[in-house]
Amino acid sequence: MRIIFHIDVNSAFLSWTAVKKVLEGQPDIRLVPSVISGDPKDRRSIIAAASMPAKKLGIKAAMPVSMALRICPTLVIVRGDWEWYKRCSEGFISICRNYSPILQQFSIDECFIDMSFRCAGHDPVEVATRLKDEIKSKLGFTVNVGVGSNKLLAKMASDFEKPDKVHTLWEDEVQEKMWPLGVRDLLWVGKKTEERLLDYGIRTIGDLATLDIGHLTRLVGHKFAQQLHENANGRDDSPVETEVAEAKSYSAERTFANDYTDPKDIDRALFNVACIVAHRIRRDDFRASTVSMFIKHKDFTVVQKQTSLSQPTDITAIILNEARRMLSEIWDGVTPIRQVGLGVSKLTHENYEQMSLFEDPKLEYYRDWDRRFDERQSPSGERRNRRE
DNA sequence: TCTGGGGTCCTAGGACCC
DNA sequence: TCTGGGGTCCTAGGACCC
Repeated sequence: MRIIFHIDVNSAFLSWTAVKKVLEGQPDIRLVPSVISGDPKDRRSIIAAASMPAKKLGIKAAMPVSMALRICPTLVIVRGDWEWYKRCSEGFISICRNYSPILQQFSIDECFIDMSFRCAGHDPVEVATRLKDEIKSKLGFTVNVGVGSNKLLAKMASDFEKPDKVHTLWEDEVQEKMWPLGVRDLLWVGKKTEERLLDYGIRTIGDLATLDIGHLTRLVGHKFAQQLHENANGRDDSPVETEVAEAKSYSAERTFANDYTDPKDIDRALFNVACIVAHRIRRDDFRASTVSMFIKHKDFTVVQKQTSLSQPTDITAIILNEARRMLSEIWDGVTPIRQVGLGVSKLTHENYEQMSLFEDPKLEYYRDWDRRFDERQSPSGERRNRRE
């Protein structure tokens, strides 16, 4: 039998900011109602993480800051610090890796480790408790560790009572610990799926687990039905993936402080996101064959458009021009726009160019422009050229 | 209360080819 | 003149995750 741990940092961004502030001699924001958000002055920013006292007041992640302030006018709002978070993440990941090299980072604040061999002859709960305590004493923040015989069960277990806890969810505990939970608590069941299931009287994970698969297929489609049915029964044979998968797409988006109608403003935003996305693919040595863009209206409806290029590119101007062309096809130039986004996909590392492109005199100019942009963006990019 | 930003995967329909 | 079925690629849209 496999033994999998899922390690989940409690209120990660908030804990990590708190650690930094405590190191700097400032009060511990974990002890008061506090949240991490984007730009606190931006009335459209939302909450990325909330402290336990804030959660007790009903404030939670993804809630607009303006709403949280109405609940708690004295709420402490701190802007996130991405560079610091990356360091905290590396710190806890490296401790976990000491427990098992078979590690899959699931997000910045979560990972799975396969402990099947390392736990042989030991009590998994004791080992998990040691891991949790080591992270707390060395790094100053708490985690939950879920222990189970597969990734799904470990992840479900880490979501039980928080913070600073170890929970098990073995296959023979599924009926007792998992089946009474609401369907929404099952991984991959979001708001829409929950609504659909509730419409048919499927309330708990146990209901899902014992449901006729044909019935479930009619509700959510074949593939999803299979997965939900397996997971609701606690089954999951997916391995702990140690390889970091290559990105399949890159995107960037901008939400305006006020809904915009001025084409110049929209174009400036499109230009900005195009620069960011193109820079990222060049940094990672990709070229993209598909460019997509979208606009979001005030009522949150999204219109999106995508197009295939005749050959892959990493040139900002080419990507931007495709996006501009698509924008003109989906926007009348008048309707207010809340958000604009641009993405690239169908990525390749291949680097061949057809003669016709070489003949384009603008191309060298575009490349040169991109090169200068990249130099300004990432000082670390200089390292690659230091021998020159 | 009024909703960020960055990803992955799936489905469905149409075009086109054989 | 009107008809088949399979395969692949593309696009749009929707769901989920953190």
